[in-house]
Amino acid sequence: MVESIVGCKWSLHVLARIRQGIHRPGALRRSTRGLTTKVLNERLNKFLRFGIVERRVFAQVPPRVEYHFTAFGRKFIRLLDEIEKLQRDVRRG
Amino acid sequence: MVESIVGCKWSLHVLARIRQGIHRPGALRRSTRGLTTKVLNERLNKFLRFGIVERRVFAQVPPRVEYHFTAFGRKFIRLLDEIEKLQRDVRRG
DNA sequence: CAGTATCCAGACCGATACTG
DNA sequence: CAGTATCGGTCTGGATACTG
Repeated sequence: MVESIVGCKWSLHVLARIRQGIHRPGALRRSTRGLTTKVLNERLNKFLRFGIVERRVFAQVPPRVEYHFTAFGRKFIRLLDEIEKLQRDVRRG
Repeated sequence: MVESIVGCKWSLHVLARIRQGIHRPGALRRSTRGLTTKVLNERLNKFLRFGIVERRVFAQVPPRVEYHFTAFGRKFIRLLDEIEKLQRDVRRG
């Protein structure tokens, strides 16, 4: 599962954006240079399937959808943070 | 870095084998069905570059090389463990 | 605006042969 | 035994067009 999530170069970017409070697909796409709708949707679907994010649909026109972290998702990215921190410590010596 | 390590389907297998006490390239290759020397060496080099494992060379004929976790490597795989555990908990409900 | 379908270049990875 | 080089098929993901 980790492999499946992190195995795409865009996953971490998208997770970072969601964490920054960007929840809508359109905004996510615009905020990440080079990210296409296809890849974004692939990632979002994967995150959904693994229970990392949940999908909120608003009955509006035009349609409005938001993706938010689940409790699991928050714990998950926190662990990724720890790996990052660990690595920074190592590089410092 | 996480992406680069986990982004290959073999990485986690190789890390698991090393943890099981299999340290020599030949043994690693034989212990993991479908793993070729090329891919194994790519992974080992990446682990080396990121400081996850260290390379120990013995002055012998035939040549003997062993790969062992560094302190960082051990912490790293421990965090991967936690992600795995987290995921198991989620699946249970 | 959200999401899907298609097409295609390029990366990856497995098989194999080879060097030290 | 450890490690590198090469070649070729597969699969990913980027561009684009399209539907609801």
